[in-house]
Amino acid sequence: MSATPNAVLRPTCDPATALDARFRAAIRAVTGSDADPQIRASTNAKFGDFQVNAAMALAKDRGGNPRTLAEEILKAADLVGVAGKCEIAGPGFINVTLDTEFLRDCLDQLSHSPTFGIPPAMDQHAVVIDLCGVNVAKQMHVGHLRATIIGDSLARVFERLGRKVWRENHLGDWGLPIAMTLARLIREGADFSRLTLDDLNHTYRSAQVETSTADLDAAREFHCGPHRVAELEVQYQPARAAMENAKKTLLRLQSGDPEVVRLWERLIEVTMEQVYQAARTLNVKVGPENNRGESFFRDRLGGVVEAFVQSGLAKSDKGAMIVPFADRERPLLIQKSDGGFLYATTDLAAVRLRTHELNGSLVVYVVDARQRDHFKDVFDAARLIGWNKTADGQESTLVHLGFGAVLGADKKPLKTRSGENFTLKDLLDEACERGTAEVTRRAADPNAPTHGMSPAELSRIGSAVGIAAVKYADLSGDLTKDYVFDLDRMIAFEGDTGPYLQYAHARIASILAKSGESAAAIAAAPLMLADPTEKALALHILRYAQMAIDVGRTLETNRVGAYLAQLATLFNGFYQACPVLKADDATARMSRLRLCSIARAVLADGLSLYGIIAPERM
RNA sequence: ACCCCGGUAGCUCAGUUGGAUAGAGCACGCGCCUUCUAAGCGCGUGGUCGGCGGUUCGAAUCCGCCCCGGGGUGCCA
Repeated sequence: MSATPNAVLRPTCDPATALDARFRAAIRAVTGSDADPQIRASTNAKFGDFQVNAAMALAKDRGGNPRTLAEEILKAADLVGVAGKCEIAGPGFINVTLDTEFLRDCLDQLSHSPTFGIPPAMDQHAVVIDLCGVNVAKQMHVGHLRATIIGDSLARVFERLGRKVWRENHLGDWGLPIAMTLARLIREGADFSRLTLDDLNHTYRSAQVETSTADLDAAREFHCGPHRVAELEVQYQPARAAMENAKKTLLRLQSGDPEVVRLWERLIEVTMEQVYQAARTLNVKVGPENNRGESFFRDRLGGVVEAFVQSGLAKSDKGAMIVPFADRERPLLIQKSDGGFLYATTDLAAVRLRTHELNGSLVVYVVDARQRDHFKDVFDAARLIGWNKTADGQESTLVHLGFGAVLGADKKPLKTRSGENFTLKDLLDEACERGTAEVTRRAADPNAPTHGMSPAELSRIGSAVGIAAVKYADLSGDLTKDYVFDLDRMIAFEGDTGPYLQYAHARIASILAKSGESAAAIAAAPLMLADPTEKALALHILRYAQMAIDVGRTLETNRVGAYLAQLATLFNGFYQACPVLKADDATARMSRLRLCSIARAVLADGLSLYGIIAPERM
């Protein structure tokens, strides 16, 4: 495959693709330059279906009247079989109304495309997505919700775009904190076969507290009198002992002591069970096969430092090893003065694996926005040493997708470190319960499609609805911004929510089921698109591929939500205006059924990009 | 002190990378279920796009200076 460097991925059956080609040729004929025609969907139906915006900018560059230039471009454009009426408007817009026949052909093509018009990926390299990022022996909190569902959603988008995707769960499964927890459990004689995550979580925090010498360190830092320091030394004797013990345990773990390693593995097992459980509930593709945590890289850390030293990029400073940068004061610390490694060292080893070994030309880190500086440093260091290259030497793009915090009603972060009252599990349980309650309540209506379903079925649908509410609220906003977690708003099932989209989907599915027509018969029916609402729906459906491509380019998952909300709204408009099952004649009925079928497929596929399940009935 | 990210309707947020009259949802007011699911649809009220200046045919969007909020800044991750 020989993709030119500036080649642009274009949807195969989007009318905009054809218009782009035709107007690009026209512009070349008139001006001699290969300029972007700036094809845009019209903002208003009275301006036609599309507008060409290039004339204004071109006229500015060349000097001359933009309206005159627009006339020339339009005259030079070969629009046979593509556009009908075209008009020059305003300062130099070219308003284009699509040829109805052409619009039908485009939709027909899309309906037969397994990818909804998304062309095969030009880049054969992998996309690597760092997601979830749980810590061993710690409860998952709402921050992990974002890292998990955003990462999974992006992974799904890239899979839809035909890319090879690696979901990497970079577990915090190594180092002193884990050893501290392990040491304390061993000392307490804990029964490892019966450990729960709650046990681990408590032990983790107790271990943190019992080894803390914060007051003593502070006393030294602020140069308190020797008397005070000595006093604190005595007071912190137990803390020092506990820390000594933890360090010994760490050493045993690092040297591969079979007994300690076995217990450590048990710790991971207990921790990960919650992750897999949460993943199942969230409909997120994260499992054991995605685990590649800090411990995986432990044997590579020495090599990382060595590579930086040998290439002259690292130097010793105050006993530590640092990588300085030309444009800023702050260096990247890759080895502590005591010889230990840091998370930057692990991240550098991971970058190298992800580009060189996993062959990622795009590596996305879905991690809390507060770590922005950290990743800037790591990425710059990786570029300095040339680790931002795939196996075959193509440059890799390293991106930190820093998402905002999830806030409580008080606008303060929902934290669990000390609060312990808002775990991810609590959140998911509540969402599923609320969803099930809503679905069950509506099922009581004898006319409801869900009437008479078993509690298990209602619970399955209700959970899907509750989870959709939470996921849609998260993914449909600007990822970089903080947001207030308000389950009442998310699960309101009215307006711009996940359940609204599911409801639209269920209604379409219901029509199709009641029609009694076979899928094959529907797929073969000729499309009419006579009503304005049908045409508007068709035009929007045809933009699906471009939307997916744009999400791949910008990593802005909110574009999916905006697209789907618009799709659902347009469908509801069509549903309101056009009877399907009771259409005036058989041709119209079949045409509308086919439009329903296409809309349903696109809506379901779009929801799948969020990992949202679209029930047939609700 | 420096760096980063935000500031758009009463509330929660969009805004297709500089395009036509800044859009949704909630809330509020009115209308629509003997008719394919009313978790829906239509109409209405609601704006100094944080402020001031600049760039140009055209700015919420780009540039500069301020104001406010949040986050980060060498041996934790």
